[in-house]
Amino acid sequence: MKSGSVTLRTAKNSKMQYDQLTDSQRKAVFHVEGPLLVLAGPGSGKTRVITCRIAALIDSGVRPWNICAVTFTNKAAEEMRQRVFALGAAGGAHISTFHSLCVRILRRCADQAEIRSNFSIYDAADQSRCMKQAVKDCDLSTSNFAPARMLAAVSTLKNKLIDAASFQDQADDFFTKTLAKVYARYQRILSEDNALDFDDLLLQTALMLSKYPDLCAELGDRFKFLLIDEYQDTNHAQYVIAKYLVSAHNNICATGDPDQSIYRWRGADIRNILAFESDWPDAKIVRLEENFRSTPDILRTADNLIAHNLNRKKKILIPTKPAGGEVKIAVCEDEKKEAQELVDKIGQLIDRGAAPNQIAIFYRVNAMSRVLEERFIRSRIPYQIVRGVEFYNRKEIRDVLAYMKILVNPDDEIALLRIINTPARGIGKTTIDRVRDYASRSTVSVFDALKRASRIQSLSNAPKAKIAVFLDLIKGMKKKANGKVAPLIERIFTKSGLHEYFKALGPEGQTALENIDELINAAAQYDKVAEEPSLLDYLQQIALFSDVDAYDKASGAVALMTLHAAKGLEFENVFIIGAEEGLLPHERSITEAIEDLEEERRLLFVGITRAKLNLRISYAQYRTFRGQLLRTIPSQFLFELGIDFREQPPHTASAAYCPPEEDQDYGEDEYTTDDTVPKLKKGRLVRHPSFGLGKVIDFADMGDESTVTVKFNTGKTRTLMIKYARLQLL
DNA sequence: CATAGCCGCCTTTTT
DNA sequence: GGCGGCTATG
Repeated sequence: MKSGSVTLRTAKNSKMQYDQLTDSQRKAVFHVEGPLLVLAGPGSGKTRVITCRIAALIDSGVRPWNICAVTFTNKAAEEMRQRVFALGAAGGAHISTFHSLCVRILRRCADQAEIRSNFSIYDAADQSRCMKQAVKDCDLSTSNFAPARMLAAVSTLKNKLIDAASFQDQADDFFTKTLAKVYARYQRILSEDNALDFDDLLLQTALMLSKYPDLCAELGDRFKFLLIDEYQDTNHAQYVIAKYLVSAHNNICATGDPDQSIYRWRGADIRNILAFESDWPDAKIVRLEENFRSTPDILRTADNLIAHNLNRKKKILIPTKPAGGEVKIAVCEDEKKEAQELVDKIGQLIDRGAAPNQIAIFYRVNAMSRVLEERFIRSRIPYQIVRGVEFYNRKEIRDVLAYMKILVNPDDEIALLRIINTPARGIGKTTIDRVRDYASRSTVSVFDALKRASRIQSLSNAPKAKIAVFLDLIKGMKKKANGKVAPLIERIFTKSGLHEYFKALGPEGQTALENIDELINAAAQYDKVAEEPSLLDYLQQIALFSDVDAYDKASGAVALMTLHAAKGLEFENVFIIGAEEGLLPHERSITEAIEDLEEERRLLFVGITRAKLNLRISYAQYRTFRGQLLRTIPSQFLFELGIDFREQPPHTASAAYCPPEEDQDYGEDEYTTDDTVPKLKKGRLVRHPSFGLGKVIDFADMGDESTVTVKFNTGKTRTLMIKYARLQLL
């Protein structure tokens, strides 16, 4: 293969794509040998460059099998897969998130190392339980050593590839020495549970690659080309992994934009991208500075803002779009008015023909979505909240998943303790404490201790019998735990008694039942798509799935999300709310380190540059914070945009403060109640609290038992009992 | 052993 | 304002 030239052999549509590339994009796509850095501003067609590059590599004869592309979110990976496929390039290239790649690597080489391949992946909630335990085990108070703080510290260390032992060696003052102890204890708990946390996935992978040169060579042979998207957000561990992966051939292609680095707080090291040239001395750098997304006004605003960052390489954004649209700063009285104005504005936009999925609202913290949602519910506007913790954090989902985890990894103590008495089966706290006590004294896992329950003297006969029943239950589930996942979930749900339990709750349990259905549906999808569906693989994938991945452009709804989640997306109309000191920049970022403030500025920069045509940034003069109404101060960033927003009415700083009027009474919610089951005609528009907007396609009149079939905007169709469904008529 | 109710605390952001 | 943990009660 010659550098700089690629023979196009296949795929007419990919040829067409190539023809549309600009000169600099072309350079990035067709540079073949050696390290390549694509420094790209927002809206420069970066994703397109990567996908075209993958296609070009394949066109030039590289086997897809030998290509590995890592992205930031599963959603981005999925999108890239589809795009590459659409270009006519055959599947087979490995496209995933960094973390997924690490799971694959760890699972494959686990047996030769300290890790067993059936490890659990502990999420944030699991982690904090472990950390609490660790702090307690070290005889420390959880108020002086807040688990959250300890976790953050440990995470930082792991991202720098400092393990517990080496940190212990270098700890010198009281705090670091204590932290070292807690870190070691925390790690011990994880390893006893045969579990890894998110950071471990990276740390362990890096460790393996350094320990086993053979593994390194094997992977270098498999992945002859490595592409990393959003390189500015990689942390040290990821950098080291990348270095190992390409050590044999140096075929690394990284793309990124230092101005869009917004993950410093979780270890992202901007030096990675700044030092690319010195890390790979023969690196070729391609800059993409043309912006195909936004109007000149929007770009100027973004430019003005980001120019205030001192730690930065200057870069220009060259607009290619004609002038148009509007950039505005709006003042509102309080967060409720802000939300109402927003909903009104969006309603007008839609009336004038704007597509709802071309409208997005960004905010700094997830909590801010609440007020918005209240207003959206009362409007006729379809919306979707892309939130940090939704589906997989629900109780019922976590319960079912915990059963599944136990089947795969019985040592997973968090999962075990979650389900041992869920639903209630008479194994109470005292019993559990006694078993745990036995387990730690005889250094076996809690699950093994349960198996030996008959030998535990502190237990009387009744609990022993109940434990035996529980063990039988798990044993029974294990029998058919191979192959497809969806049927397994169904079986577990019934056998565990959870189904019965939620059914007995009546209307209360209805949503839980629906959520489980949803889980089964999703698992069925997995069964279809996965090469080799297995419970282990499913669980490990699920653990890495986040809700940003759930954002669905095609749903035709207005998108509500955090500024972080907005990365990589674009919309005709963007609304950014809560531009206030303490919120944006967030109070936690106002530290001695100027880097923290600059990251907040970049965050707003990312938000602004998502807009293609119209941008409206708003702030409220009063905002409710932890239940209290507080006066706010406009964000310092607002003064950096080059817009004279002070002149806009009706802001009068001297006006005496009158508390905003109480919430207008919108009347009782129009939810149907048990005694008034309405007759729903076909074609009627309804809204469901969790499924959103939909149209009635069928109605079965059975009086109190009437059901209705609704086709929702999400594309799903469901049949619901009217008396439970809490449908709102529109 | 299960449940209800109360108290106290709060790192936003995510893989 | 909300969740988790603790306590009192049945």
